[in-house]
Amino acid sequence: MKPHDDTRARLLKAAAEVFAEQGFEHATIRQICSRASANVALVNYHFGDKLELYTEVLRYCKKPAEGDAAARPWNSAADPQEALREIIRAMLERAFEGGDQANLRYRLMLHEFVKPTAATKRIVDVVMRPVYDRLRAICAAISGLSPDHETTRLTVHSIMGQVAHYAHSTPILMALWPDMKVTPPQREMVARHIAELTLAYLDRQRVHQTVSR
Amino acid sequence: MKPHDDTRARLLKAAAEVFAEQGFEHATIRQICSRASANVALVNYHFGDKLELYTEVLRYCKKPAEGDAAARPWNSAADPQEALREIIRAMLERAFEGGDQANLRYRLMLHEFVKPTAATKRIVDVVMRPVYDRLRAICAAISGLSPDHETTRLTVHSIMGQVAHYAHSTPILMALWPDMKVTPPQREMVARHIAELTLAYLDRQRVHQTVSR
DNA sequence: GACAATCTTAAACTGGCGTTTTAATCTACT
DNA sequence: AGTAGATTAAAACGCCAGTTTAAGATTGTC
Repeated sequence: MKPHDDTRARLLKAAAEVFAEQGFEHATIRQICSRASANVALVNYHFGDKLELYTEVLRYCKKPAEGDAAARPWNSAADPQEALREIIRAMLERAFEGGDQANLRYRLMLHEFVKPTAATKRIVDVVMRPVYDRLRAICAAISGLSPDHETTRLTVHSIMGQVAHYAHSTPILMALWPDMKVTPPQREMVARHIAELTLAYLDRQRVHQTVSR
Repeated sequence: MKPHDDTRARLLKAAAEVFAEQGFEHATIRQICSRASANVALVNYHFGDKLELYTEVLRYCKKPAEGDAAARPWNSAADPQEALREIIRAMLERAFEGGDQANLRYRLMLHEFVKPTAATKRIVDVVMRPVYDRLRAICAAISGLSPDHETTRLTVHSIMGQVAHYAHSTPILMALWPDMKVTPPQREMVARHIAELTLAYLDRQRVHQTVSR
């Protein structure tokens, strides 16, 4: 095994984890290198600088996206309501479960919501837009409106906003609501809530449409 | 005029603005002092350290809260639907319009959502809980559920999450949706959207309730 | 007007960050 | 085996943050 590739791979893996946990600017090169058991100078040797490491992590995390249920264009034959429930459940799962690369990529996105970096455009194109488009297709199928309709877009942004909020405001959430926990069953409950909230609106949208046309 | 009070007041005002714009950790003491035309050492002389300045800013911004429409306990005689629309509109207004102290306080809260500080508990108690409780009262009045009901709480968290999201994810929002602007009329539209989304759910809640009881 | 307490200032200190340098080590090829 | 090139390691650099220091200016009081 070439030591080059080995170190490079270890750095990428560590960087993906640390970036996902802390976000780009809060993550430190020393922290990444320490987790990769590598010298601080190596990220500059292998990647140039911190930002290039970050974009490389994006490429590194890109591959498993093909099998990514949340990003695959939606099969319009399926039940859209159930699809919406499922994708929201998957989004929340990803936001909390720190496992594989697809989840890490997802959490990079959540950090970008809050503090855009120089690689934001790339993140938007690579990870956010697929989810955004899929959500729009599903919501449009439920409401009967166009995926490009203002209401559809607003609804999708509301979904993403709620997921992001539950993902990184849990400390405040728990302060306001002591019974709130971040256990998997609670996540299920939150996912169901977001889905039903959205569905109530989309259903009403459909009704209004048939009435007014 | 005692120079002490003058400098102290200038520092507090500048600190409130900078903290509201950048958040606690992104704001720098040098930036605050420069805006207050004061020496860097003065914040330590007058307040001890950065965190104590921050908590003092919270106290400083507390007073105008009495006249704060968004935090005043809700008069149950009013139309709850209209009250919901109005409070959401006010929240979004505050998130963007950087004017008086009440708005600044509100924006401190939005930053805390994203990156909790050592003063988070204080922020929660002073600025978030009043809004939270008022929203719960209004939502409960619409749905017929208890303000303590899980569904009510989830709904309120969803509202706050959406407001927070629209407040600090505008760069990404605009990347995904080029027509999106942050003009006041667009804000109105977003506020109306969030309100109607919520109302659709709460109305359905009320229906389900009467059916199942 | 002098003195003590208060306030202000310029400058330095400390520490963490990203980055660079320089030298040592390892690998592959003749 | 020996050498060129690629890789690693240790240390230092420059920057900017929060904080501290020690001297200077200002104020109120007798």
